Amino acid sequence: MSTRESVWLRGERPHRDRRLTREQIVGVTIGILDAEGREALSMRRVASGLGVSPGALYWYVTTKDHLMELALDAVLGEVLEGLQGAPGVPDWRSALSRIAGGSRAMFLRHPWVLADLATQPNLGPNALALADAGLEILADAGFADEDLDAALAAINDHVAGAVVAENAWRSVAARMGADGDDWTEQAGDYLKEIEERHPRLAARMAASGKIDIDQECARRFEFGLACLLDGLESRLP
Amino acid sequence: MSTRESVWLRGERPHRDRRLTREQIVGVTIGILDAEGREALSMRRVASGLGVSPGALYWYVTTKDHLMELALDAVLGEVLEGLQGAPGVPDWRSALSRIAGGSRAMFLRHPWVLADLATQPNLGPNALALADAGLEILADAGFADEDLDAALAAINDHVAGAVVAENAWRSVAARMGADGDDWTEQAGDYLKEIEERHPRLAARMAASGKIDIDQECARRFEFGLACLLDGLESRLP
DNA sequence: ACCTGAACACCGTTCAAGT
DNA sequence: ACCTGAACACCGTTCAAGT
Repeated sequence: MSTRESVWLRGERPHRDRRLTREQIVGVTIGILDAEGREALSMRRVASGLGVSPGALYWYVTTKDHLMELALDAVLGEVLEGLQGAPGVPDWRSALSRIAGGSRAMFLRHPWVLADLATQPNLGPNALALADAGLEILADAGFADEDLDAALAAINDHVAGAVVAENAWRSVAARMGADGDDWTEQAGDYLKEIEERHPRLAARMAASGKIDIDQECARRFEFGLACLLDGLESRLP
Repeated sequence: MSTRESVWLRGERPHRDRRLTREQIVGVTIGILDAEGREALSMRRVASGLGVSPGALYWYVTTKDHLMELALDAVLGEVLEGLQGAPGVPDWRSALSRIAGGSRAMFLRHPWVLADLATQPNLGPNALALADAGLEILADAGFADEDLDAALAAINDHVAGAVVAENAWRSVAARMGADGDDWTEQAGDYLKEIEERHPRLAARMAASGKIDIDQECARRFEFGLACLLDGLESRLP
């Protein structure tokens, strides 16, 4: 209970006649998370997806939290894979942009990851490899010591934060679109109130209603990233 | 189920002989979340904290999610309060820094808020007021239209991201410190592996072990924020 | 070694029935 | 109008017992 140790500190067990693999289990876990979201995930659901009784999972995985850690690291692996085949890149700015872009795409594919990252620290092998890749680029660029950590952290923060905002925007927009009149009727009063109290904010909200979300989110992401990279560049020793 | 509407679209009910208030309920909710974390929060726990049966809560609040929305907006209000009494500030950079710093402090007081923000969009009155305050500063500084949104988003992202990273660091450090030998024994093999595969990363981890976390996290936060503000400033029309 | 089935101690939410 | 008590349909996790 109090000592919540990580999956990565325990090896996988020896085996003889297993029907299941951790890989399989993690696979259907990710499938459920992607398709139905975090709330829909339960051990019982995973088990039934594998045609097995709930208790069986505990032979492969000590806890639901551990399973989540495994799922999280698996999707971080996707970012690394995307980096593998890609051609070399001239400068550190575009090298970092590529990692950031790949991470953003992954977060958009697996929205549940973000809440997970906010909940528990993440020390899986893919997470470490990804961090190391970022450090390499920044170290080659000339950053060292604490500035190295701070620079990488700043970029990671922006990526995660931008996707959180994007998802929030999307879900609100979906809600407005889906049940149309029904929604605006209920929300009408509240929107009126916003207009009175915060005309500036209301104007921005109204403006963003007429915009292509995909495009604007991508633009915002690049905008913030460029600001950050500019600031970093001017701090190079 | 599918249509998850927000608390803010429904008013509070009329009343006659209530024993409870939303305020009280939200109060003990925040208390539990602060003291024992998100997992420990249950309707039954809140009810018993108020000396009332679980079902009674549903007279005041339609759902646990709604209660969380209320709690979230309540703590966002703390940031606004912190802004009220403060003296005027010369430039837009320090005005924004003050909001960012206040938000960071709030996130550190209530770590559960971060996972919540990542999960559901947040349209409470305090959230809106806070956003408007940020917009005002940036608009006065000279930003407009989409750049205005993007600039505010970039700053918010940094604040949230930085605190997530800080919490992660803290929890790992606490784990290492608490059960000392027990932990390092288990983690030893894994750390060895990291050293082999990612020497650069291992070096950074080792270095950060000797550092004062509070101080370094504050430094990192300011570093990223300064980068961002520099980048923004150079993009002023 | 691996899996089933049943159980334990919890959940959120509903709803009759009381006051 | 407000609250209780009991119930429903779920959880995660454990563990004897089977193979």
